[in-house]
Amino acid sequence: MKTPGTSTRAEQREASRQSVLEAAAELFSHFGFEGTSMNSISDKAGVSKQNMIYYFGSKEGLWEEMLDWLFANVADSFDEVLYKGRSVDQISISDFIRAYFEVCRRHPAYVLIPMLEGVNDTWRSKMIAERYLSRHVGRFNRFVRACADRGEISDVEPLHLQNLAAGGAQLFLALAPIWKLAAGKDTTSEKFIREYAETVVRLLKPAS
Amino acid sequence: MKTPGTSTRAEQREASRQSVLEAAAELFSHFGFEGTSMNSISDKAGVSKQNMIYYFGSKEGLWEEMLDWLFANVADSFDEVLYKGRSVDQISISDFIRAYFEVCRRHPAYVLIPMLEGVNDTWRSKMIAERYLSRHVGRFNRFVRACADRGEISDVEPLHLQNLAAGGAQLFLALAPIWKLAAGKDTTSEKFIREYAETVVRLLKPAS
DNA sequence: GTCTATACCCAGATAGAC
DNA sequence: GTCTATCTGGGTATAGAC
Repeated sequence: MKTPGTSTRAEQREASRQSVLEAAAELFSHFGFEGTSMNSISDKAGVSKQNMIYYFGSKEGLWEEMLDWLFANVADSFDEVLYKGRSVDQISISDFIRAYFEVCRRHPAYVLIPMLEGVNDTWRSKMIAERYLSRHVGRFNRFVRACADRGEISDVEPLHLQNLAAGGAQLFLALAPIWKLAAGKDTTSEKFIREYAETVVRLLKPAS
Repeated sequence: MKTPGTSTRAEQREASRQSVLEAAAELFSHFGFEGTSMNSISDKAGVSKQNMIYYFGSKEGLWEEMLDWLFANVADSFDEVLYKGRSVDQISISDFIRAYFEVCRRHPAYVLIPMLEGVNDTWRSKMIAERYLSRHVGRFNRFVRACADRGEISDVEPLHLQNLAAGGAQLFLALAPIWKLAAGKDTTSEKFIREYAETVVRLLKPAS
C-alpha cells in the first residue's frame, strides 16, 4: 500500500528533483553554464520551469546542487570499480588508470564539466577546485609516490603523470564528436578506451 | 606621406577588422559561441557593434572568419618554430612535440576553441574538423609512421600517440585556471610546458 | 505546491539619418 | 561608412490565483 499524503508528495518532489539534476548535468556539461537555459533544462526534465526554480532557488543554485550530486555519483562508481574495500596501498597504477578511464566513460559530465568550466577562473571553477579537485590532486600525488617507491613506474613528476594518466582519456571522451568528424573513430567505445589505457600503462612501465 | 582618400579608409577598416578578430578569438575561446555576446566583442575591440555586424554580416560569419584567421596564424607559427623550410622527414618526434607545445602556448585560442566546440556535433565542430583537423590528423599519422620506421619511438597506435603528444599540453594550457586553483601551479609557463614536453618525449623513447 | 501571467533585461539584428 | 534609435525574441525570475 502506498502511504498517502505527505509521503507521496515528498516522493514526487524527489523524483522531479532527480530528473532535473540529470537533465542539468547533461546540458550544462555540453553547452556550459551560459549556454544552457533554464527552459531547456525544464523541458528535458519534464518539470515546469517555475517549479524547478522553486526547488533550486536559481540557476546558480541548481548548478551547485548538480555538481555535488554528480561528484557523489562518481565517488560511488570509483568505489564500485576500483576500491571495492581495498586500501590505496593495494592498488597498482595499471588498475588505477584502467578504472579511472572506465569511471570517466560512465560519467561523461564528470569529464566535461571541469573541462568546460576549468577554462576560466569563475566561482564555478573555484567550487570545483576547492570541493573536489584539490583533494583529488593531493590523493593522487600520495598514490604516485607509493607506486614509485614500489618501482612500479618510472620516475615522473606527479602532475605530469596525472595529466598523462587522467587527461588523455578525458580528451578522447570529451571531444568524441570532433574526433569522430576528424578521424572517423568512435573514441568513446569501451574497447577504444581500454586499448588506450593499455598504451598508457605500457609507456609508464619503467625500462627494466 | 599618408595617401589620402580610399586608401586611408581601407586601412582604417582593416585595422578595425583586425582588432575585432583578436577580440573575438579571445572571447569565443574562453566563453564559447553561445556564451560570447557581440556586445562584449565590440566593447573589447573598440568598434561599434553595428559596424562590426556590417563588416562580418552576423555572429556566425564573424566566428567563421575568426577561425580561418586563427588557423592561418597558427600555421605561420608552425613554420617559424618547427619547419623552418625543412621537410617532414627531417623532423624528429622530440622536435615535433616540443614545437607543438610551444605553438599551443603561443596561441591559447588554438587550443581552447577546438576544446570547447569539439564537445558537440555542431556546424562549428564540422567546420573545424573539415577545414583543419582532418588534414592535421592525416599528416600526423604519416609523420608517426616515418618516426616508427626510423625506430625513434616505440610502437604506438598513431591516434593514441597523437593524444599523448598533443593532448597533454592542451589540457595544461586550456585548464590553467583550474590547475592553478587545484594544484597551485602555473601550468602555462614556458618552463612548465618545456618540462612536460621532456617527460612525454622520454616516455615515448623505445626501451632500447 | 503547482499553475498562468508577466516583469524586466539583454541578446542579435535592422532602419534610416547623416 | 558610421552613427542613433529601435525591433523582436529569448533569458531569468517573480507575483498571485488556485
